[in-house]
Amino acid sequence: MRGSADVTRERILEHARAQFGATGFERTTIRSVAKAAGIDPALVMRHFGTKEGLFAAAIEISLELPPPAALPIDELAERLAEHFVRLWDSTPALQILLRTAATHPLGAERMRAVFTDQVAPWVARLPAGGGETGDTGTDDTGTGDSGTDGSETASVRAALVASAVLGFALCRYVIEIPALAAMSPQQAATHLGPSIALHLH
Amino acid sequence: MRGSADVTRERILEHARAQFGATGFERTTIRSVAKAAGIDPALVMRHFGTKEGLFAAAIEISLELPPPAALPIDELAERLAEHFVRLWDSTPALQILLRTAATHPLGAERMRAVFTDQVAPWVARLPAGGGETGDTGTDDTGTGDSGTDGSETASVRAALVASAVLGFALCRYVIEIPALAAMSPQQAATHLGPSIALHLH
DNA sequence: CCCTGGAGTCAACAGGCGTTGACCTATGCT
DNA sequence: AGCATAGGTCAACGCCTGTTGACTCCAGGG
Repeated sequence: MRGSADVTRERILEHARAQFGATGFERTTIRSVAKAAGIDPALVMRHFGTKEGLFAAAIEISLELPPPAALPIDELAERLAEHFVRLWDSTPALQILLRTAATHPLGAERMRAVFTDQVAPWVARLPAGGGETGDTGTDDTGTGDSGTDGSETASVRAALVASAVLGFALCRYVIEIPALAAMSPQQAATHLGPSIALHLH
Repeated sequence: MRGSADVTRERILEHARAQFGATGFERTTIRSVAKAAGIDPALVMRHFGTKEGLFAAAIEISLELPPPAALPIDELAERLAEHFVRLWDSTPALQILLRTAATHPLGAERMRAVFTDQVAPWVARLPAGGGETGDTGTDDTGTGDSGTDGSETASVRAALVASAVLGFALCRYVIEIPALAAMSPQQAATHLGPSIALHLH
């Protein structure tokens, strides 16, 4: 029984992810997670210190974005859509993140982090469609230039891609609008693809 | 002091909306709303019966969609985008709805209701871009036909429009991705427009 | 064989929550 | 003037929460 701590820790995390994802931060209680894992609530505290610690551990996540291949943009977008749908169907942590980003400051912050660390750089590495000057740095505020369409700052394009993906996920997995929730993964990807492509152009 | 109940009721609702919108359902307490309104918690119960009653009253909402004018679709989408941005900037109830749709069953249900009662019929009334047969009835499940692009069921197109709008709102108002949150209303509408147009075509 | 220390339990705490029912107060009708 | 009543307060209830510290148990090294 000496090295069993890690096993228990992992089992706690597993149930915590399930509950955070299903009901959000507030409605998930240390006690309910402990009961689901078949242990004492105090043990959860021993492992993660605090409820927020457990939460933080539960939403460690990687989007595993494929390296931006040299494909036509439409095809690239379709691949990306397939990737996201597959990931979303198989990764509870993503639903946790989406649910808690809406209500808990920590969730929103983590979601921003995933965006700035993973999505934004990926889009920035892409050849700009319009004819952008390529400034992708720590430029946060909208830089005055409000082109009617087409060429945009990389960070803006990245944010729009994120909004397309998150909006789709929100409607399909969280709000569960019937028309979207009932789709097969392939259908879903087919419908999400063009939305992504629009903002990569 | 005889007819002051309505005034008080309205003040309660005002503060309730602010708090639900800022922190979601769980973190908003009857006590904190009462304190903000300068009254006793018990009075809130007298007016709304229960916390869920207060919540339900706080998210009565109308999108006030303009009648679908006979405009080119791109222009129509742009108008719609402006309308949504303006509405979102001025209506706390919308933020409440978005925040709570992610965590509370009642919120999700209400969001679905707003969608089916207001967005879906509006889109259905539009002339289909592709060459649709015009079945706009209570057809919920994806009806097998998975065209690669273009012509789609009205309910699917409506759902995609909703996902575009909600995704944008989520990133701009809730997660507050800097590139989107910093935009002026006009800029925001300019960027949201094409996403809507894509799904109306 | 004892004894150290990690793994886990137990009971309790302090505080916040939604909700309730008894109570007060002042207004407007008769 | 007197009373019914709407509008509002007060103190308390039972419950659930995150968190804590003392306690038990047992594997393994000396």
